Amino acid sequence: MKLITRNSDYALRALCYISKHKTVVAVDELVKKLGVPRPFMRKILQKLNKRNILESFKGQGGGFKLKVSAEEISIIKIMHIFQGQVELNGCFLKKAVCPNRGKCALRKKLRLIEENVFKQLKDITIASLV
Amino acid sequence: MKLITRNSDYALRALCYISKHKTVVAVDELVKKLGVPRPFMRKILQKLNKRNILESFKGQGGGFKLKVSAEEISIIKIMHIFQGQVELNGCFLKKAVCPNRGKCALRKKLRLIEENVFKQLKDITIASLV
DNA sequence: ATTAATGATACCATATTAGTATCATTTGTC
DNA sequence: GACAAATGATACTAATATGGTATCATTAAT
Repeated sequence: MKLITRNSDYALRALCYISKHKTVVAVDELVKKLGVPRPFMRKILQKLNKRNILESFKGQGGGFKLKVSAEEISIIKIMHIFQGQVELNGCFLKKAVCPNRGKCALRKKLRLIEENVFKQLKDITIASLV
Repeated sequence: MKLITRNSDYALRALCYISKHKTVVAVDELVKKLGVPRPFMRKILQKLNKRNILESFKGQGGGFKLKVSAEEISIIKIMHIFQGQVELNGCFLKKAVCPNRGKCALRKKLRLIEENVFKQLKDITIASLV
């Protein structure tokens, strides 16, 4: 069981690499450095481009560079892009059974942990990793 | 993306219920109270029995009761039983690419968060939920 | 003997994650 | 302009984990 998927992990590492190199970085270079399958890496970068984290350049000499500053890119932002809504635990019980969501001791405690984790994941940025 | 699966969630709620009722509790009662599919609930309870969290009684009037005290049953223990090793993030990169696991900034930071979460999940027990 | 319970085990369905394949489009270089 | 080198878009496939079902065996109270 993992909180962070490969998608997000690879994305973070790619972003770190790109962030270090001021020039435009092509997929091939990232693939060589990170050892990630090329088509998979491409897909990830395209998504980051669509979400305005990266800027892309087509044609010869093309590739990707950061579109926003490394300080603005947090782990949680990347996780949201690749994993959607992240949560420790939704209530699995039907409302009929568990009508008092507000009172549920389990949920309450998990919520606290969750908030804490999110805060920390928000504070870790590409800038802080490079 | 969930940190806690239904398995674990149902198990926790079942344990809470059983903990409150000092008598032996049968599957049917739990199923009615929690609205969980019967065969699924059975499977969960059987596993808890195998792992010595519950004690089972066969035959008419049989069912389950706690085998250890509610204070000893933490969320993390249940998660381990149903979800195996829980971790925020293993290193997805091959060793050849990322030989310096000790130095990896990403892993280091995640490890810290992880330890924190585990500590908290260890402190929440069935006793503290009931 | 019957019935009401759990034990064990094998199987199936669905969703998510991870990855592949293909063709279209853009752009720099000759 | 032709060509090559890059990304854009999209659809498909494979593997894994999760969430169950189904069935028969075993035990124990009545």
